[in-house]
Amino acid sequence: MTASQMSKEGTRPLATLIPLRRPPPVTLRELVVRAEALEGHSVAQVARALQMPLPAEPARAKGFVGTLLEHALGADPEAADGPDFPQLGVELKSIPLGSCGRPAESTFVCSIRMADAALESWESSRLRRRLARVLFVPIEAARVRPLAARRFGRALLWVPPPADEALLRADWEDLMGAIGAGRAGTLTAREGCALQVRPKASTSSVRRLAPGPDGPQRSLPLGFYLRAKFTARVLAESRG
DNA sequence: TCGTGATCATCT
DNA sequence: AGATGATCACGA
Repeated sequence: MTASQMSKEGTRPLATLIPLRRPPPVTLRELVVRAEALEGHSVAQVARALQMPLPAEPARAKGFVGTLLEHALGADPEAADGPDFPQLGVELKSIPLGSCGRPAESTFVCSIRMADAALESWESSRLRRRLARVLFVPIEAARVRPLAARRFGRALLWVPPPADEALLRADWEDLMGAIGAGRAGTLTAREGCALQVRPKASTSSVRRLAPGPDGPQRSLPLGFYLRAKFTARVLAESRG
């Protein structure tokens, strides 16, 4: 903020207002009740209640719904490496639905720390901890309706059942094993059943240090994503 | 600059 | 349509 803006009252731009944020939920039940209360409400309604300006262009709105949900549900803004709700051990994920009501996109889980690939175990992995408890909040008709008009669906708290954890573990061990062995450059998004590995960077020219076939090299940063087919099954099973 | 929030743009 | 690789915004 400039000195001239500081000198007068009432001249602070709207964009500098701190958006409202709910206090953190104390219990799991409280969090789920809050999330379920969003059902049927539009992005515009929730954004207005939180005094969050809507992004103008769709391409500039990536991540907006996720941030909106964080504020609406009282996620910890300091949660960097940990879950969104540290006290409850819950990760928050918005799920964009297509016109058929099924997930239209993969879901980002976490970036991949290339240097640690050969050292990390499933039990201690960031991915496993992230997915230990997930609150999925569907958003209807993403990419079909304007951002403001999209409505939230019924939230679902998901704890991976043993069968799903086994799937995730098998994928994780395959994919991380390949990366740890220096084969990250040969991985594509086609590998993995429930998980997939995809680029995670500002542009495709970004390079980070990673293990390679002949020692450390610079390579495109990667992240783990849940396949849309996997989250579709998870959501479908919750209805049944 | 990096990690988290994801969705976009394009190809099949 | 669905999946893949690329991209945009923001906070610490």
